[in-house]
Amino acid sequence: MIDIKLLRDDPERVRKSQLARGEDPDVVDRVLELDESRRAALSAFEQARAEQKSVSKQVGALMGQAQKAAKAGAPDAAEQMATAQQARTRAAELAEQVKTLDARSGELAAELDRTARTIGNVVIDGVPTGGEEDFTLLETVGTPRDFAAEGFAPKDHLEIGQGLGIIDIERGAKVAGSRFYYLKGWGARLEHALMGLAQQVAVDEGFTPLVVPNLVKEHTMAGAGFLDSHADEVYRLEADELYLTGTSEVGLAGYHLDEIIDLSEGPLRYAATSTCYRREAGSHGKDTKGIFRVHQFAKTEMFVYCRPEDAEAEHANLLRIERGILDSLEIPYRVIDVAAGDLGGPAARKYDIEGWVPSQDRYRELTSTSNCTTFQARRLGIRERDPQGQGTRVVATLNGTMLTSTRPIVALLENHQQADGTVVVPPVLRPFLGGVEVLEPR
RNA sequence: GGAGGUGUCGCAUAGUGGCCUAGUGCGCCCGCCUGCUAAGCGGGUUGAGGUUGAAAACCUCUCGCGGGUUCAAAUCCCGCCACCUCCGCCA
Repeated sequence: MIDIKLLRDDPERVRKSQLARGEDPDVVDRVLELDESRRAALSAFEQARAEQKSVSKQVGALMGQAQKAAKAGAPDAAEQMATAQQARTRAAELAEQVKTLDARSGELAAELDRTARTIGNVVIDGVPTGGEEDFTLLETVGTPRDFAAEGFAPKDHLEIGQGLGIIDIERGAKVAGSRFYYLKGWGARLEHALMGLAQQVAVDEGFTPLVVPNLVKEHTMAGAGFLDSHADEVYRLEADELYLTGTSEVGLAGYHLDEIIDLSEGPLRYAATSTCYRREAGSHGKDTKGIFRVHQFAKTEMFVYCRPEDAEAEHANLLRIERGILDSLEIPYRVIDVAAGDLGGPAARKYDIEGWVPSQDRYRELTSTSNCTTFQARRLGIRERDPQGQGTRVVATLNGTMLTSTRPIVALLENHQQADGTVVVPPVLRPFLGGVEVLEPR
């Protein structure tokens, strides 16, 4: 949710952001108009309400007096009662007005909210303008292997995985349909090892591990920003009005829902591993081979709550951690600054780390980290006591992928394959795999 | 799944239609007093929004959430949610 005050104070900045995203800048003016109407309607309601309350209070007093007078047989008792009745009639009229004015201001508030929600987060200066192809390449790390020089043609991950007997696509499809799979033996253990490594690094980096709900209410899902433009990516459980989360980011963002948190000791950093569910509705026919793009995978996610002024530093920290992991897995990768048009609604900036996939002869997204500034937290009602002055202010949130299961498995198998079909396990993973150094065909 | 109960300010509690502008205690913050500490005394202490250049001040909303009745709702009615107790079932 965009900050309506920012929109009032500096609409030009929001228009620019909309343009950078390739979205409609005029929505800013519609929001401003709605905001003005809403405030006018609210004022009218509040004024009428104040009067109603004061008249209503008089009614009580006048009725009391009139009754007392009647009891005492005062000569003006009837007159007093008439006055009280008059006030009561007036209060009833006002109550009617208040109801109408309240409804009007409520309608305008709802419409304002609906319209404002279509605006994405204001992108940070420096984020490249444009769509998917317009990213800025920040750095390339490592060198893809020259398989020709080594004298063999690299196989793709599926071929390798099937050779090792660790990936089973056919049975996945039989049981659950396309884009489902079984991991077996070392395959299953690879997933556990990757999540184990991720948890290890998370704890070493000072993140608090959390086990989170993977089914959440609509309010949480919407608050985290997953029902805006990508609503059809999400599995919904109709009978229970719950949503299956596509990332533990949802549970992590919801953790402090509607809370005032204490950031005086520094940012709150959490990490959670979960199974992630994605419909992949918009990607029919894309990446259909193997386990590169699937409906279900494991992921360990980092999540940070911090003060807005610390958000960029935290973002850099998340990127550093993600890079360290891929360094240790010895996968060549590059880091890109994702273009505004390719950002999700809540993100003000996003860095993707793309790992080298030999069979595709290109870099593909392995991990990602987003700075959502105050956008997500505003909608989720997550605030802190204002460090200077009174009241509260909205905090900033960031998230980053520590590791997922499937894509890193693809990258590991392909990058570390040998001519004889075996796969060398990078040293960092060996402790999580019972010390094994090479995966061999059975 | 069945039966019953509870939900009020950070915590505990009072409050069965108008004197609630939600009281009291604890905790916390500021000050006074005081060799030091404690006690005592005085004041402050939910959050959101609006009018305003800002502040001050004022107003509206906020007693789990959403509706309703009423001139008037923490209080009455309806629906929902969460938690607790017991029974049943179950990993």
